[in-house]
Amino acid sequence: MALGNRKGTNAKLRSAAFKRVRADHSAELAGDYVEMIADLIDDHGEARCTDIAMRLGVANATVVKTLKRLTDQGLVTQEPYRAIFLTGEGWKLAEDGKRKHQIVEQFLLALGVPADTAKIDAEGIEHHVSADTLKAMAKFVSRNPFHSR
Amino acid sequence: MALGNRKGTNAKLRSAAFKRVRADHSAELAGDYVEMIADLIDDHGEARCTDIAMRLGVANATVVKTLKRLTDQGLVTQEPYRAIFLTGEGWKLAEDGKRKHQIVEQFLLALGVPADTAKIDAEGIEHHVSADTLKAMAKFVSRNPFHSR
DNA sequence: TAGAAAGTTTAGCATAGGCTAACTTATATG
DNA sequence: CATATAAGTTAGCCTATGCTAAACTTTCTA
Ligand SMILES: [Mn+2]
Ligand SMILES: [Mn+2]
Ligand SMILES: [Mn+2]
Ligand SMILES: [Mn+2]
Repeated sequence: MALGNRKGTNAKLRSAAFKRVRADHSAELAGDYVEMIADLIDDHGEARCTDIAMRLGVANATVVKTLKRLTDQGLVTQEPYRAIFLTGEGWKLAEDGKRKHQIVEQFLLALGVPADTAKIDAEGIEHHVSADTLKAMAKFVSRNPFHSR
Repeated sequence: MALGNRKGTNAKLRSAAFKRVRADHSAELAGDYVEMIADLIDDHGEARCTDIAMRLGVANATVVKTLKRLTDQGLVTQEPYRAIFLTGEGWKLAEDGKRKHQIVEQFLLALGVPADTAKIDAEGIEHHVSADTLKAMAKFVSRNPFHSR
């Protein structure tokens, strides 16, 4: 019953894949927020709602609501009408996310994708890259120093 | 004002990236559904709610609700208590999606990612790959015939 | 330092995409 | 052919993510 077995295995793998995608998407917004907040703090000394809203391309109120969730999740701290800070956990998540994002974007560049496109595609792809794939991408980058065209 | 200009350009590119990700996610579920329905019809002669639900790892009622949206979007046709069919537009979307999915998965394999991981990661990545990136991936696959390990 | 401008928050709304439980219809089997 | 089982549907609930408009606070500036 090798064939039946393969079928069963495939079925499980298939639904596992979709479950992973849904889990990735659940984590995605939090990852993008903390990464952006970390960048804003590094670049400007502080992170404000308006900047986040502008960079994400969403309304201010949307950012406020999301930050409340992130605060509940222990990633962010804030006081009314003040700038936003990251907790220890928030910083860690931001660092991990930045590293992954970096590798994915460098990888796309090394593959020969135009710079603007690489930036855009990396923003979505980064959240679906497993440890194995990230390792393979990093290896490729180190073996293929970036050459334009 | 080259620097100011670069900043403005980056800001626009950044928010464009997030907007693209949100658009990709809006289109994602429809793409996965029609692809799966096409596969079911090819393999079993028909596509039923239960099969879709099982393969996606969601409840039956979720599938029913989603199919209603897809019907409204003109991708799917159905009659009560009967199997599901694709419209012309649905088939086209399914074909395009399958092709893209195929390339992404083959690409990950060619990169050296383990088969199960490639399958899983491809399910998410496929929706964030632009035409440029897809072309680069296809080229890489054709130049790097799959070698395990 | 008073008032205007800028930024933040709240309230209220909408849609997508999940779930369970209860009900209805179709199909398979004795 | 009658009924048990399988499949599909409906209702009602929930959370995440968006939006606009209005209210409130802080900050800048004349
Ligand atoms: Mn991202
Ligand atoms: Mn995604
Ligand atoms: Mn697919
Ligand atoms: Mn997919």
